Amino acid sequence: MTDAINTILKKSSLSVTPGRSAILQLFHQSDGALTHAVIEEKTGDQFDRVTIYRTLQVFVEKGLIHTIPSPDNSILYALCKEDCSEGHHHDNHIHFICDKCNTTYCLDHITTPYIALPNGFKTNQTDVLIKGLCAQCNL
Amino acid sequence: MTDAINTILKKSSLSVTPGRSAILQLFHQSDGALTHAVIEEKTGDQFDRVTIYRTLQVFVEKGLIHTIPSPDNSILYALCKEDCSEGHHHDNHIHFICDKCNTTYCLDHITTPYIALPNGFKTNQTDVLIKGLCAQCNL
DNA sequence: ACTGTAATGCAACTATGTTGCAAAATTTAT
DNA sequence: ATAAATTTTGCAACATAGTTGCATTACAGT
Ligand SMILES: [Mn+2]
Ligand SMILES: [Mn+2]
Ligand SMILES: [Zn+2]
Ligand SMILES: [Zn+2]
Repeated sequence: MTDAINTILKKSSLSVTPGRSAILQLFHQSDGALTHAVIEEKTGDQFDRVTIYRTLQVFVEKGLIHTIPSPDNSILYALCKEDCSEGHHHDNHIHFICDKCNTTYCLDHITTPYIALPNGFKTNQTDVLIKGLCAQCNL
Repeated sequence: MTDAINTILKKSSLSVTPGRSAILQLFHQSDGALTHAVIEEKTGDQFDRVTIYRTLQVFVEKGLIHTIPSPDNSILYALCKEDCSEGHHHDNHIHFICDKCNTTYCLDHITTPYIALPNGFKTNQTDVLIKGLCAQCNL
């Protein structure tokens, strides 16, 4: 399993280090999005804050993860499941944040809708963020 | 004009102070959304940072302004043009951020679309954020 | 004008994120 | 396998954003 993770790193021409392996594995193990703080905690504080910041940055640049605009003003990161590559993200799916358990899901199969804008406005990117109750919390 | 502003404050049962008047007037004068930093600058640094934070908080609580989730991780505030009141916001419009001039617009007449979610998921609130070029910058 | 209440300013603190640089680890070449 | 070249890491220092407690000041109702 760690081998698969390291293969991904090498495919993105990133050197394999304990920090990068652990963080990428963490993303593959969790179904929701992660914040810097959660990553720091779940890796048992073995890595420096700065290392985690830089790892997340490089993962975004390489198209391994993408950021999610959140209402509570802390950056969320999630795996790119589509064919994103270096400098080219294609994450046009919507995001869902559960009000109860606070998990953020990438709803990969629901694409962002087309929205007509007033005259003169040009759309580059559409982000949809839905808050509510997830399937687990809505029982 | 300052009278109109103060009337709004009194209607929300807020005491009228120089800071609140100035900040609320600033919102009524600008067509886009404002950040804490911009407010601090545009009021000529006459008010303490903390006062501005607390003023924005109380304006949100009273339904005078609403926050906008932004991708660059700084809270944006904009006037509520609808019938929002204390503890009850009804801002179901979409937001637009210009990539060039960085202005954030409330597109009040464009309501958020209905989006079908997977089984079990329940929508409480939908936020749509579109990035692109505004009418001024798209010439 | 007086008085009770609410808002302000200041200081201190927490949280989040960035940058420079030397030491350590990884990769590549020998 | 060893060594050189390149990257990555950790530390310190810094920057920005936001919060809290408390004494002082301003406001609103009488
Ligand atoms: Mn996503
Ligand atoms: Mn708005
Ligand atoms: Zn949930
Ligand atoms: Zn513009």
